[in-house]
Amino acid sequence: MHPSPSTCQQCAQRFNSVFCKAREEHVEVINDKKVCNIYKKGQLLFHEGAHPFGVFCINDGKVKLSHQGDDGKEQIIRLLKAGDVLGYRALLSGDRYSASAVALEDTQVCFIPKDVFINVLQHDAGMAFEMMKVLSDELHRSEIKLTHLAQKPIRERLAETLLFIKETYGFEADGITLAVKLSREEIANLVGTATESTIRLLSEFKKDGMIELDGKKIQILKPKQLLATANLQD
Amino acid sequence: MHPSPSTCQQCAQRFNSVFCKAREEHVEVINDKKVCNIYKKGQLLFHEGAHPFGVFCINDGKVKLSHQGDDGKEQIIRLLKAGDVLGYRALLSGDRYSASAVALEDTQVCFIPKDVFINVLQHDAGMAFEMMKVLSDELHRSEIKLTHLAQKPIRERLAETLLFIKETYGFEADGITLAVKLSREEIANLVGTATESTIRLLSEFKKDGMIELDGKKIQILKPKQLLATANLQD
DNA sequence: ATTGAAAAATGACAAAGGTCATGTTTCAAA
DNA sequence: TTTGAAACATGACCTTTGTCATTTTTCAAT
Repeated sequence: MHPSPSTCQQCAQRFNSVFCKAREEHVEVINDKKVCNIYKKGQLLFHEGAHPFGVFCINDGKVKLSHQGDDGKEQIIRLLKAGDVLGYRALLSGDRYSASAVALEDTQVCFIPKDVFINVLQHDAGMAFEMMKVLSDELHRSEIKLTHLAQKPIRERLAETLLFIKETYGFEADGITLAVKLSREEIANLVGTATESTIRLLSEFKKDGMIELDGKKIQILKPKQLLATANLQD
Repeated sequence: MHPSPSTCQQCAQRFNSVFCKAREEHVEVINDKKVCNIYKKGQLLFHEGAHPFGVFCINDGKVKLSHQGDDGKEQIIRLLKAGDVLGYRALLSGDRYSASAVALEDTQVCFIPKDVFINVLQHDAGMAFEMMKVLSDELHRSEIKLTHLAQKPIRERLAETLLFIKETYGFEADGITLAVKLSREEIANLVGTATESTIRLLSEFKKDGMIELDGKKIQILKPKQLLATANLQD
């Protein structure tokens, strides 16, 4: 993990986040009030149903955001990385959290209190606009996923999910190994299917030579073939 | 359909929309630049893939917003009514439209040009905040639907969809007939299933006495039983 | 290195839901 | 009023996917 920055002004993620357009004075206020923290792998940032007291800004690491289905089954709705902010949805809607956030690896996070975040949003048009962009993009992603979930077979959705993981977290130094370790169950909860189906299809993908499996390490051998399998028209 | 208002200031939907917190001066600007129009049932407001030139504000009527799946199958992602704004997602993301909007009945719509809408958003913190709320609420709804799509059987999703239609459009004067006419195919495209499955399940619901069917007219006879069938924990 | 629990893998089977074929009804245009 | 296309309805069937049971592997704690 990278060293913690002393200030938001120097933060590596500053221009890579929703704060990229925030005015200097506002960044200073945020810097004064933020609280940084490290969450160990598997640790909970917040839990579905809890009241939000602010937003979290990932400085380094990886986080999953997931709903609890009515029967208790997890549905992963977002994967977050450095520069991403989370917890804003509930804050803006005035709701409680509708999802839980869990660190996928040791993760360094800054917490920005609710009133500070809201206040800056209301006085900084540039940042407010960036926030709307983030929300719009998330909404877009969610609606596309909804359509695919309704209309595409699991094989295509799994291929798409592997490519999505690649887009989000990229590769290890070797250029082919996905830079995140997810259990088969987590991948299934991302795809929206049963764990066994995911395992079976991953084996098939391996047999077809598209991927290589070594425990939780997944290598993408033939990205083009995987893309064809995902059958995306977007 | 209600008579067209002469101005945004007098519009019945003003305080029932994202403009509710907009400052008077901004409402005036919008009023000066808006263009009102009537779309006949079935008419297209905008098409997936087109470039957005502004946002649409529904004064009276009903509109469906839908994606085209990769195989050409429609997925209805939102149902809109008076007071709702549409077309903002693409505008804010700087994308082309990712969905098409079609009038479900004769609908009166005001068009607000892109630059006017963006300009007001950037100078009116109150309205910007309302816009973020709208986006957050939509995102929430979309993510819940995603989870249900991934985890719930069609029977439950259909019951939920009927209740959702009720929430959105309410009843006719009789208090039990859904105030919108949708084809079985449209209901299926809202639920995310095949038309035949929807038809079969609607027949079952009727046999169970939960609903009454008369062509496109759907009456909700036992809302509680329907709610139980939807099996919602939210 | 051992070991025990969790995760992964695999097979058998069942259930859900989609597809196709076909018949019936509706409804608007002639 | 007739009529023809589109929507609705229903049955038969089959594919996909989920569930359950069992075995194998992995991996971290001792």
